[in-house]
Amino acid sequence: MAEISKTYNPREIEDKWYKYWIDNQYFRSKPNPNKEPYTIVIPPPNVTGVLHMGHMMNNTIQDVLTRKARMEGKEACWVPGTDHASIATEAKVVAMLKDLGINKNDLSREEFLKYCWEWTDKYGGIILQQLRKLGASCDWERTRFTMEPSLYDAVIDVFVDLHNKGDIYRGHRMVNWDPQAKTTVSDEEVIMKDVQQKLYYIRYEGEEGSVVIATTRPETIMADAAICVHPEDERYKHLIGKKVLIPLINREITVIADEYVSMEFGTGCLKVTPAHDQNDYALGQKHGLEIIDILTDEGKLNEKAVILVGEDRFVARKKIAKMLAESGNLVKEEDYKSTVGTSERTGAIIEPKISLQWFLKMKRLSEPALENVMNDTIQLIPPKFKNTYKYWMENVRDWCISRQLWWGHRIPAFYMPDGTCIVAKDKKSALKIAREKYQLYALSETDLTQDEDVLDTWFSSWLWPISVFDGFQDPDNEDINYYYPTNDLVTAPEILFFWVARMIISGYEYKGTFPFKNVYLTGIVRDKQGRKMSKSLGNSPDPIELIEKYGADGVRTGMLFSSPAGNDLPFDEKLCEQGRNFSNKIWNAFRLIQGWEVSPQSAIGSGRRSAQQSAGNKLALTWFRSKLNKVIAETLDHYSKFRMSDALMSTYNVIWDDLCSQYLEMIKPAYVDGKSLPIDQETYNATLEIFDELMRFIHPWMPFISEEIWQTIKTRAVNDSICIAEFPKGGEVNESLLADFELLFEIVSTVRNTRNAKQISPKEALPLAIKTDNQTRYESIADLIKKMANVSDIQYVTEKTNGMSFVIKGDELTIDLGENIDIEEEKAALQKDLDYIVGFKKSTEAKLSNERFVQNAKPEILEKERQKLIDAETKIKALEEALAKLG
RNA sequence: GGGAGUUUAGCUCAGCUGGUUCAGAGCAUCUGCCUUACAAGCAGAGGGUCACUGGUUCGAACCCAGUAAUUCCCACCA
Repeated sequence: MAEISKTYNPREIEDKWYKYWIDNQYFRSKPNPNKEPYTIVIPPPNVTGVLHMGHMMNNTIQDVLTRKARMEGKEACWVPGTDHASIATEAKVVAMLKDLGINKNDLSREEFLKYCWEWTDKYGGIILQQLRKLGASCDWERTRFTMEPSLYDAVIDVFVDLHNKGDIYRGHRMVNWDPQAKTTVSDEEVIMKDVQQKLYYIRYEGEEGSVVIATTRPETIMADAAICVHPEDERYKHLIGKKVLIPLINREITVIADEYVSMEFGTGCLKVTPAHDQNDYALGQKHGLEIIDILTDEGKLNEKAVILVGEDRFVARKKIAKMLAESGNLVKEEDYKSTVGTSERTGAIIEPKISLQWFLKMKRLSEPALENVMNDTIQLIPPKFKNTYKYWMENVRDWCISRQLWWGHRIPAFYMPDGTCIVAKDKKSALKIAREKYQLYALSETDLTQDEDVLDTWFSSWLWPISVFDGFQDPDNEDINYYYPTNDLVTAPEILFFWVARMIISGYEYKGTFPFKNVYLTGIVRDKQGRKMSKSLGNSPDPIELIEKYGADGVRTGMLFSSPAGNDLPFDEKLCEQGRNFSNKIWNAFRLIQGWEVSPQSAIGSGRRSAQQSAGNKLALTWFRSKLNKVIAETLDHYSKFRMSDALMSTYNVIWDDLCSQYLEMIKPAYVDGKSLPIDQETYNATLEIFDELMRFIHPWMPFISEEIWQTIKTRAVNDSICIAEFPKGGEVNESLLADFELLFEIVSTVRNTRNAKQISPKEALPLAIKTDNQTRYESIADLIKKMANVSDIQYVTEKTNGMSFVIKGDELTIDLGENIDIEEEKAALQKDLDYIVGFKKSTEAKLSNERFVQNAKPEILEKERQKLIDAETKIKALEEALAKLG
């Protein structure tokens, strides 16, 4: 046996085993009718992204689930891939070009896309490489990308299909316009910020009387289409239907009435500016008002503003205020706190802007998606998310699927010279339609222009569980039939609506069934101050550095020690340290076993006497077997309920506490004359078997160290791996033996405690006397008591002997401390015990003498209480005797 | 403004049908140990009015109502 390092050294082995796994294709999956499929599709990270702590947690969970399923004999398939992430990637490319002095607007679409692809080729897949460091057991040959041809075509086909079904339409909508980036941004990329603003009170004169309105945006008065008051508002009833003049430009507008207006706020009069406010737009629609857009794409006033043309919106605001003051229309200014939307990318204040967009009708599509989550066909874990899901799905609005970007799936809509729109998968098909449907045979491809916009990123990722198996392009292929529906999805709750719900929708629409059975929602990884980890805050550790420092296994376990589903994880490097320490513990436990000299089992003719397995070793072995089986059952239960941290913790505890602290100490050969005695072959073999099983048990969490040790335990078949070894199933549990050992541990810890309190060295063996009616019970564990507690001798007595006494389970145990005895102290300790148990007995008696308790409580509870009383009485008797003996 | 969740040890969380062997775990802290696998360790210990107030019940961390703190989601009254 070669010298093994005293500490576990992950760096040396991780790359080695990962390569071994890949070379042997353990993660490769193909449809196998003889096996049950287990499938996970990865939430595709941004193609140009780098691994952050959220990915680490998320993907570790996926890997644990996948590895366990694989070991359970399922056909495990974890499909990796990346998302083109149109806005994020385009923003990065634009920024990169800017650094090179290139303006996106100076480029043609084709030129720009070329840069995007270059960028994707350069950075794409870094994140997938990083996942390998983590040990992710993805089937890398199945890696997909949302912009690759097959997936691109799927998106286009789905668009055309939904359009043909009448679910996709074009319509006006107020979008979030970023005047700096000159693009629309989605709602989720708008960050609301509290700002201190001014509320301007402005008087609009009219022949029948004037009104005063309150606004934070005086620069938009030139876009006003009406003044609105509440129909019941006595102050203004007489003005309804009358005209007033917009100050400065003297354009006439009408006073209208709508219940939307609150009488309490401001003056009770609202200026209606349909082009520049979401609610005003809705009001305008309702009342048929004119839409006057006075802003340019840069956020400057245009000709329609009549005055201050060319001024920036915020400059204009100040100037208008001043002009209004001069004209006498400004009644007053007030400080006012409100919120404004800002662009996540540029920080610019978002301008609501009317534009023509593509929409997907959601009502019909979302019905099965709502129903099947509510009836648990698809389970959300934790289930508390059902509430928010329900609310969202019941109030679902049509999905605006167009984006004013270039990087993405270009909308397959083609316009004829007269502006008529034809939706078709490509220009050729569009032309065919133009010719056949519109009889425009003279038309050629060059007469058709394609829509400039691309589709929302989610419009491709919502197809992911189907498209990764080519379920659109080849709907009846072997993969989709075998792997779909998938089993588990692991993702963040923030994208429950954007992504998860929509995948469920597309699943029912295109496959007629759910895309996955369980949705495990992770929390957010936060820093110690509770802040979300983000690049801009710089508070996120680099996962790869963590792996180098603590080992992949250490980081994996560290992240999952305490992160129940749906709960945020306040990350602390200490957790990784704990994970690393655990690796080390396992490593050293194995080193201990490796270091033992084994006595030959059969030494006939050798002249040497072979060591027999001692009764103590045999018993220890039987106990651990039972204990492990029990823990396996509990752990499997945790897994089945997706209590991942609990599953990890019970695995951690059985290794650290039951194996290392108890079992190994029990069977550890004695040390004589500076040399460890050999261990018997039988115990040695059985211990290696146990280790083998424990490595399989921990493998989903700690793939590297478990493989390393598993391979060292014995010579394995060529190309064998723990990855495909059997996950422990558990077995019989001998409860009475477990109870005996509980007694053993209690005695051992009592003796150790006493030693500690009396400052007696653990090396000094102490004699123990036991007064009991059940001597045989103690005899079976006597050897182990001696070894674990360093007891020199055990005597069974009928009268208390000299020494420190304790009552455990009604029996009296006395440790002979020789000179160290302090009668008063001992009496005090016994008295304390007695007081407690007497109080306990009293409360139990009170309960049992309560008629209503006896009548109402379940029989087993009643029985339990009666047993408690009997136990308490036994213990009291023993304690009293012990005390009496001391005088 | 609407909705949902959370509140248990210093920290992060369990506590699954209400039943004092149920007030727990891990980490942290403290005490004693370089004991012949591991100081990245060993043996121990301390620490909680289960947010607060009421109610239901023989019995409440658990069920109900209210209050407070806090988080998230949705909407965003000019």
